Amino acid sequence: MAKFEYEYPHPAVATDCVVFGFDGRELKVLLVERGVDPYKGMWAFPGGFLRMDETAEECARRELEEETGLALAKVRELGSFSGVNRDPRERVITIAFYSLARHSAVRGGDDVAKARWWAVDDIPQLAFDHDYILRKAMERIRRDIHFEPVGFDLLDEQFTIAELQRLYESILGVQFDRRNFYRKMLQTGVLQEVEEAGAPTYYGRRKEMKRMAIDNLFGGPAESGAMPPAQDGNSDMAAVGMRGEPAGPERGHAVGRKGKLFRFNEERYNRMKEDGNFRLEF
Amino acid sequence: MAKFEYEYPHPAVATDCVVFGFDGRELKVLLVERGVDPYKGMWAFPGGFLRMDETAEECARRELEEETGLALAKVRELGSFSGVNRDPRERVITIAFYSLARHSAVRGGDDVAKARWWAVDDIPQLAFDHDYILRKAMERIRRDIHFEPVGFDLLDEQFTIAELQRLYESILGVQFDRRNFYRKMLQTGVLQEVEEAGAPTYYGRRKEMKRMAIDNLFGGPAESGAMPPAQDGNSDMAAVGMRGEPAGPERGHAVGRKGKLFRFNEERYNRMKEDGNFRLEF
DNA sequence: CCAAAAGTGTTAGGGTTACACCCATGT
DNA sequence: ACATGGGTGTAACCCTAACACTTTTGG
Repeated sequence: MAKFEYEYPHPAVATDCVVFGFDGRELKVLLVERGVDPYKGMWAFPGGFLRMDETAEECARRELEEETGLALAKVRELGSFSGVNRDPRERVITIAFYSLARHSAVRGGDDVAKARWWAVDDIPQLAFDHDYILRKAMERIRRDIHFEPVGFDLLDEQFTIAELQRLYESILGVQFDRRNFYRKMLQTGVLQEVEEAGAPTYYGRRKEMKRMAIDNLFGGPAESGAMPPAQDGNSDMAAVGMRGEPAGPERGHAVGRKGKLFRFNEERYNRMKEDGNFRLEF
Repeated sequence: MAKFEYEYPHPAVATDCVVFGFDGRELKVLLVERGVDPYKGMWAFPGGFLRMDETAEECARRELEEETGLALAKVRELGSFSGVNRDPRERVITIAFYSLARHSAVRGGDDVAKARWWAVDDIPQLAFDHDYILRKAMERIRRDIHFEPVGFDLLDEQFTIAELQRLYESILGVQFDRRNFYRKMLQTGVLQEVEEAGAPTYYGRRKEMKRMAIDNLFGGPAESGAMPPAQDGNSDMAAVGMRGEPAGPERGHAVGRKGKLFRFNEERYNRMKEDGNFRLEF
C-alpha cells in the first residue's frame, strides 16, 4: 500500500448528504447504518470519499445513490466541516450537502448494512460529528424555506394546500391560520391548480396515482434508484410510498371535503426569481 | 521529496478569503498579486493550503493575516469550489470564506508581492476560478445584508445613518428614500445613539478619531495586523484610513447639517436574534 | 442669508391578521 | 343530518412608500 505520495500532507476529503423527507406528519431524515469501523453499528449520513475525477457535488450524488438508491435532482451545499479530530482514521474534512426527497427506494450498499428514515425529533446516536451537521442542516432548511421553494420537493408532484401547510408547520415548528395560509400560498403565484379537461375528479385521479405508486415500489425491477431525474413529473409518484400507512385510506383522508390539487409551477417561479424577488413571509 | 503517502489519492485542500471593504463610495475587495506561478502576476484572493492541525476557518484567518496583515474577527463560510482542473499543479479544492473589514493595514507576505483594494466594479483578471468565487461572494453578501448586520462591520465603529445608507445602496445597487431609510434603521432597534456626557460635539470627536487613525496607520509599530480582535471598539478607528481622501475634509463632509453618530448594539442584536427574528426588509 | 444635508410628520395604500361564513364529503 | 375539513369574505391593524416641512451647518 501507500501508493500516493505528496510533498506536503493532504487531508482526506469526503462528502455527506443530509436528505430530508416528509411523510405527511413530520420531517424525516435519511440515515444509513455503518457496516464497518469506525463507528460500526451507528447511524450516519450517506457519504464517502471524493474521487479525483469528480466535484464535491458529484461525489455527494454518487455516494447517495450507491448507499441508498436515491438519485436526486438537486443537492445544495451546506458547508464544510473540518474539525481536526472528527475522524479517528486520519484527518478527514467533509463537505456536507442537503437535499429533499419525495420518496425512498433504498438498497444496501458497499459499507452500509441498511438505510432508513428517522423522524428528526427522534434521531439515534450518530457517527462522527454528524449530530452537529444535522443541527446545521435543520437551521439551513428552516431559513431556506422562507425564500426558496424547498417545500415542494418534499411533497408529491400534486398536493393540497393543507398538505403544504402541514409540511411548513413541521419544519418551522409553528402553527398557521389555515385560511390565511391558503391565500398567501396562492398569492405567491407559483402554484398551479390541477384541472385536466375530461379527467375524473381529482379524488379519483388520486386513487389512480396511489395504485401506480404501489406498483412501482413493490413490483418494480431491481434498478431502483437508477431512474432518470423526473422527466414528466409522473415518475415522482412513488413518493406516495413514503406516506404514513401504506394500506390506509387515500391520503389519510377519511372525512371532510377534498382539497383542490395543485402543482408547483417551476417556470413561473424562475421568472419571478429573475424579475424581482420571491418571498414567502411566514 | 514525496514524504507523505496515502493508500488512496488525496486532493490538496486550500482556503481563500474574499474580504470586502467600503470607502464611503463603493464596495471594494481585497486582492493580492501572485508572486509565484501558477498565475504569477495575476491577482487573487488571499489564501493558502490547509495545515493538518487547523480547521478551514483557522486556515483562512491565518493566511489572510500572513498575506495582508488583516486580523478579522468574523469570517463566514461561502462554500467549497472543487472543479477538477481549477489548479494546474494538482487537484486542489478550496473552501472559500468571506469577511468584512473596516480598514486595511496590509504588508507583504510569503508568496505575494502586494495587496490592495479594488472596486468590485473594476476587478483585474483573477487567477484560478476566483472570478467565479467573487460572483458567488457578491450574491452572498447581497442576500445576507437583509438578515444579518453585515453592513456594520464595514463601517467605522461610529457612523451616521447616511453613511449606512450609502453602504446599503452600493451593495444592493438600489436607491432608498433617505427619510424612510432613516426611520427603518432606527426601528430595527440595533442602533445606539452615541452621546457621552461632557464630551465635545460629535463633530469634534470625529476630528479626534481621524487623527488617531492617521497616527495608527503611518506611525504605528511593525506588529501591524497582529492586534487582538477589537477589545473595546476603539481599536477599530484605523478604519478611517481606508476612506477616500486621507487629506480631505472630515468624512468628506463639507456642507450641510452633521448627522448624529450611532453605533451597532451587538448585545441587543443577539437578543433580538434569539428571541424572535431580526429582519431588515429593503 | 443661502444651499445642502439631517431629522420629524403625515397620509394613502397594500399586506397581514383574526375572524365569520358557506361549501363539499363521508359516516 | 352531522361532523369534519376546504374555500371565500371582510374589517381592523400595521407597515411601507411617498412627500412636505423644520432644523442644523458651512460658506
